[in-house]
Amino acid sequence: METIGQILRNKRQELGLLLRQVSAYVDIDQAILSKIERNERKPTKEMLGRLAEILKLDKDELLIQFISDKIAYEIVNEDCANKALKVAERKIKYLKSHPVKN
Amino acid sequence: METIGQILRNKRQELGLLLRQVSAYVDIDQAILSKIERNERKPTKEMLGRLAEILKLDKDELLIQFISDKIAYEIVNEDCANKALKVAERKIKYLKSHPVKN
DNA sequence: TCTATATTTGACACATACTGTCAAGTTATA
DNA sequence: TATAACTTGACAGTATGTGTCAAATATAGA
Repeated sequence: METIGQILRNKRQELGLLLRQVSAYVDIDQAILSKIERNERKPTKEMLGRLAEILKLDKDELLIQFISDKIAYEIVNEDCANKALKVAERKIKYLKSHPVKN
Repeated sequence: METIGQILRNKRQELGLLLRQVSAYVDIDQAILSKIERNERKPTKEMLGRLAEILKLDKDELLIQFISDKIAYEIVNEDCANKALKVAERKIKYLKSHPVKN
């Protein structure tokens, strides 16, 4: 099971790219990219988009990995994690079918 | 579909309790409780436990509502919310069966 | 209405967490 | 051992969340 950091690092190395090169393309400090690849920092959505581009990864798939990572990390220590996920699923379905008026 | 705030408020009113009374028991400012009930602030786990006690709610069930609320709110705007939930579920299963060494 | 009580709101100071930048440190490779 | 690649930690700035409080508003009863 790969974390988002591992996905990014693996693909970067596969493509033979350096931190320096990728971070320049994404327009971030290479220290940040290094930390992202080791899951020490979280990328923003903008970063994810650019990373997907240069690393030839599917943007949507990467976003899914990102979000699921965040959720998993957030609640993995809860005994009720799985039940909570199920309820969250229902809530999201409900919310999407009952848009909030502003 | 009830939010955690609604659950708390409904039960409090059912029991005929005042914000003042419940907040005293939970040992928080009543302004905070008021905001929690309107989902303007999030309770801590300690608060949840005390709230469950005085409101005669199931502690675990309340925690599930709390966590699922947080997740749902976090990702409801993502197109890939459901897919991300599924992946998160797999990740959690994996993480739970492969404990990290410290 | 007037009054008391219940609730809501917003401002505040404080704490906590996250941001990008940078330089110095470490690791890896030739 | 020299060079390039990567990692680490400190830093200031910013954002976000916290509880406290008093004033504003809403609600209910006489």
